[in-house]
Amino acid sequence: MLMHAANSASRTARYRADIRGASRQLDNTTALFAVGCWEKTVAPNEEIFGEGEPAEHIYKVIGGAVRSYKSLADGRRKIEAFRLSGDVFGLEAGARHEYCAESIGNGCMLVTLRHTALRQSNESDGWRELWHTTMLELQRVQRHTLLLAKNAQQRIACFLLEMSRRLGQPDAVELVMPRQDIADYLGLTIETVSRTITQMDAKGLIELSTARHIVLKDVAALRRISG
Amino acid sequence: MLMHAANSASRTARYRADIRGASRQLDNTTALFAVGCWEKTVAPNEEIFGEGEPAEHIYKVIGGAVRSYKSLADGRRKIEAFRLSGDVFGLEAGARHEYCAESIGNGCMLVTLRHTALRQSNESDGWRELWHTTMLELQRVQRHTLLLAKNAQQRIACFLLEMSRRLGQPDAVELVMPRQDIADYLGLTIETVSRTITQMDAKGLIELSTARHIVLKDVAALRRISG
DNA sequence: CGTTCATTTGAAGACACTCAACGTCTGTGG
DNA sequence: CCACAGACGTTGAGTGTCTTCAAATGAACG
Repeated sequence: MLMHAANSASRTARYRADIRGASRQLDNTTALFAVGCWEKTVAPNEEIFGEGEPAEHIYKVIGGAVRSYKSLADGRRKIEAFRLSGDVFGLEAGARHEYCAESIGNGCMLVTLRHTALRQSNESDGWRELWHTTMLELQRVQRHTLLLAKNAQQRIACFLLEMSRRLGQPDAVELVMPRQDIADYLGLTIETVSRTITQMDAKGLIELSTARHIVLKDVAALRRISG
Repeated sequence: MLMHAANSASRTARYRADIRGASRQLDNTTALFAVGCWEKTVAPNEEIFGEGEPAEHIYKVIGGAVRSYKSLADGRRKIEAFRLSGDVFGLEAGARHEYCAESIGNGCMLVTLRHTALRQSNESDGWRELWHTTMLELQRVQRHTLLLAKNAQQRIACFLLEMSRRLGQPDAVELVMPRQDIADYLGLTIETVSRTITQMDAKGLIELSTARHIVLKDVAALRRISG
């Protein structure tokens, strides 16, 4: 079907990313990124790594957002996760990335750490933290699987509440991603996403000041709907 | 809607399981279950642990099968996984089980290990193995999420191929679970599961010698369909 | 302004669901 | 031996939600 412009564009732009500092000490909550990190600014819709590429680094988002997705056989795209500020991604069981990662809008900034830095570690604390990070990721994917058992309205409500929570805005959401990304994340079509959001606006649950800026006017009702 | 008979039955039968041996050395591929294990026989449709219960043990299936599920707000049930011989389950990020676990048919046997045995460990190898186990589980859930993006026929095809592979039978499947379990696992209704299987039989892709014993007559076509 | 991309809206159709009935198998008890 | 109950599975008809295809509108930018 339709190829995503962002995808093909990023192929040509890969790894033009500007590496700004080496071994720079950063203020991180996790010990994982305490030392030996690189900071990196990524252009909009640039591929960070591709599906099937060797998994050599893990990343932490410190600005902007990243989408992690897989291209399906029928040409559709399944977005597995949106990575926002503070999120860590890129860790794999095998030697290669199962999913592709791309920056979304402007101002995407990452901290990069080589995988080998982890594997060489002999400390049980490091592995334990790694395990816990992975368990939380597992929980997230499980919750996302539950979301896919719901109907369109419930999925959108869940999505808005999730974004509101993760962005730290109690009753507003500044969406960094286009409707197509939301659709591919929620397993819906772009038309259904648009229609459902419009309906929620009509019902007074939300208000669209712009297409990307949504005010949550009735969080309690959204929670009720979200199932 | 309709409550699952298995569910209510198991509530009364909880932990009547017969504990057959303490600290018994078992032939396991993973170091996790090397020492300090208990072997346990579980009656059909018996609850092994419930949603929200304290997560005190991890389990390894050594016979029969287990379903791991969550009851949804609207009364439906989402089966997260079928655990077959060799599978490990029950590990949690938090202190409580996110999903419930129940034996499926006759002959369900488990090996039980206390969580504390893991947490006390100071060896990085143990944590590393735990991490790897969790990463593989994450991969499985991610694949299951992709499955939910497909249509009914593709889901059934995937399911049959998955079971064939996991049961080690190249071109036949002995289903241990009822249609309702398959439906709740694939996010379909029992009617759709039944109809789709019937259609596949009519097309010559499979053959139903009994409802539970399915011969895969055209694995290549099933793979093609499965997307 | 004209171009391009993102979003919205409309109309028609497909796929899976709902509701309902029927069939099959197994064990139980008269 | 047969009748019955109960769990499981199949089949049919009608409906609804979401998709598909198509076009219009809106926003951003030279």
